[in-house]
Amino acid sequence: MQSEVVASRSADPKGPRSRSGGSPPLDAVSLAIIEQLQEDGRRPYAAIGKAVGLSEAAVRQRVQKLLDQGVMQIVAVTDPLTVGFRRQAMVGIHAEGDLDPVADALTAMPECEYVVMTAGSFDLMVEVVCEDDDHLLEVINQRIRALPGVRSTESFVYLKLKKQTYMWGTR
Amino acid sequence: MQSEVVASRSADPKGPRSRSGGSPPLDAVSLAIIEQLQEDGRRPYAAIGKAVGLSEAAVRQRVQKLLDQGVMQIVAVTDPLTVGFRRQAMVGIHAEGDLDPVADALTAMPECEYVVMTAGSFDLMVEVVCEDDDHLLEVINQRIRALPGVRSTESFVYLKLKKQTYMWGTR
DNA sequence: CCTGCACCTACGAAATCCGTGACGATTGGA
DNA sequence: TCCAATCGTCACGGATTTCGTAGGTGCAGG
Repeated sequence: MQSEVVASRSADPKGPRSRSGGSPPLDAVSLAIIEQLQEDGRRPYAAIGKAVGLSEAAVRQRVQKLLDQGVMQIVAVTDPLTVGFRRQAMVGIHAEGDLDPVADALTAMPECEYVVMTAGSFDLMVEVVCEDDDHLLEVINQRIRALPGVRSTESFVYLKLKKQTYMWGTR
Repeated sequence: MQSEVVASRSADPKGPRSRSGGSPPLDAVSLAIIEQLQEDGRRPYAAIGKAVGLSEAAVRQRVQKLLDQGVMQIVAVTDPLTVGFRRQAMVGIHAEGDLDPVADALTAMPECEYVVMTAGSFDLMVEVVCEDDDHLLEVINQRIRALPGVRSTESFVYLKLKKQTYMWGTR
């Protein structure tokens, strides 16, 4: 009964400029569904439906589509320390030539959890997750710095992780 | 029927050096459960049980404990671009005095998704997620640089995110 | 020896998931 | 204007899963 999120479709015939990358057909209802699943990835479809004003089946189909499209994924995230990875670092990389092959090589390393091309004094930034100091040293000194195109690196070893959320859209 | 992960308890009376930070050991079976949920956070308990060699109820109780202890959480993660956040940056911060209050202030900002204290030429590193350039500029120039204790900052605007996984333990 | 504790299994009831068919609204073209 | 195609939603029943609870076992401490 409780309306609230009515008129979601008719309210927005064309979307507010779809000039973005390529796939932003995300209406307010889907956003609300994502917020629900960011609070609890296992929340039942019926409960989500009640919260966003949709039937269970509708929620289920939307969630399935969001997953298929790769817009979101539902996963377990863990505290690296508790699973045995005691050394982490952010590594800034200065490179020369085409950055793509370098980035691809970094992406292929399982220890690199996060690879991003940046503007600024670094060309690439990589988050490295390792078991101990020896492991970290090996990854940075033997593997990353050995890549062709890598000119130099600068490491920032993590002392304390203060915040880590996954709440885009939940603002 | 298929054994495989038998004798999980008796096999390891003390663990291979539990000199870790302080959290509990986390045995091989829980690790395997986490791996299953990292592939699909909604996988049914029975399916997980079959994969790791436990009953449905046992898996359910272990998962519940892992969630309660904060060892892991099951959440939806999204591609920031698709949800309308088009500018991201890593910000390195030079600070003076006690770092904790600075880190706490950063943590309180919803735009800061990731806050970590580091060793190296930066004292703190922060990942900022914003809607557009104006938003990013405001957060960095007006909010972060205005914090007491912040001496200077350096920004690395994201050009292309190449990799982002949540696969600790799945190596 | 026995008590307490942590962990696992077993099992029935309730809730959830999933496939399917139908209905209403919107779109594009004759 | 009208018609057909498409998309999103709802309704519903059966299979599956979840959930609470009761009972059994191995281990450490008294």
